[in-house]
Amino acid sequence: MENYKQLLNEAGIKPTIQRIKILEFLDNTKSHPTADAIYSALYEKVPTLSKATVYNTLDILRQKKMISAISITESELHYDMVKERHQHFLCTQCGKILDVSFNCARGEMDTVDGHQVAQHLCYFRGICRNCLKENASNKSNT
Amino acid sequence: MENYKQLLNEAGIKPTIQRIKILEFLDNTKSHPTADAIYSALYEKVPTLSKATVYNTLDILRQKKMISAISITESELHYDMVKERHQHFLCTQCGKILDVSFNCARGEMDTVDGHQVAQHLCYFRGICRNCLKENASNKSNT
DNA sequence: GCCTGAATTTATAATGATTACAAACTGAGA
DNA sequence: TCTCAGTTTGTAATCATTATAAATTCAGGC
Repeated sequence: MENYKQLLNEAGIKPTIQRIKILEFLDNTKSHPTADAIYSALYEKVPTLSKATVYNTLDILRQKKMISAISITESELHYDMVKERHQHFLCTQCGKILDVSFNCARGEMDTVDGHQVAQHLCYFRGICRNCLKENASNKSNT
Repeated sequence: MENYKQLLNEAGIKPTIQRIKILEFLDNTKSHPTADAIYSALYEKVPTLSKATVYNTLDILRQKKMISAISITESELHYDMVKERHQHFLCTQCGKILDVSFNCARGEMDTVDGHQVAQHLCYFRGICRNCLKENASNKSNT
């Protein structure tokens, strides 16, 4: 927890317990949770937590580029701790969002068609390898 | 209009006047309108149009892969006629969504990390060339 | 230790995009 | 003309997110 306190301090964000817990949670989960999922998960540990605080904190962390938002599902935002560069894959069967190691060949570009690029996102959709495996074994069983 | 009627027929969609108009509108606009923008634009021409019909039609057209949805703004979906392969750029200054000619080097891939890819989207954000130009000329004026 | 004020959190209300639903409408074929 | 399935419409409901204002916290000065 000290780690996250320090991280927040370094970013110039006052390290309240709510913010520390949210950052910690995001760092320790791979599921790319929504604001609501974060709220539900932390509510036990911080029973006074309010959803507004979750949204506020997520906004602040985003501004400081400590986390990023993923709009791959088209219905709500999912959040991800910013670490190594990677992209996201939405399995249209199980609904999971997975990290994929993929670097666009021109990912480091700073302009496209004369427009100045500040951010470049890649989203993939399809069937994840777990579902592929399950589908295959289910098929062979019938 | 005959064109669009035919297009819908070929896709197995009953070509009602509402569907024809929505498809026609999407084909003739470059602004990547939202459902609401489509509704507002067509309401004059088809005064009985309902927003529910717009959403229904957009869903059907998407299922048939005639149009695609863009979630780049994170707050609402924008729609685009499916034509040549291209990607989208959101100008964070003027808010416009622009087409960019960009092909990911591995854009034609069919798997990433073992996951079966059905769809691959790239989104860019930054300052568009028009805003860059305006910014430059404003700066030189002061 | 107490006071003060700014930042933060909280609960709640409001917003706005989208979806659900059921009634009204349409149009092809009997 | 009748019927029925598909379509459209208006409205209500849902749900993620944002706005707001009151309550809380807490650092710094007395």
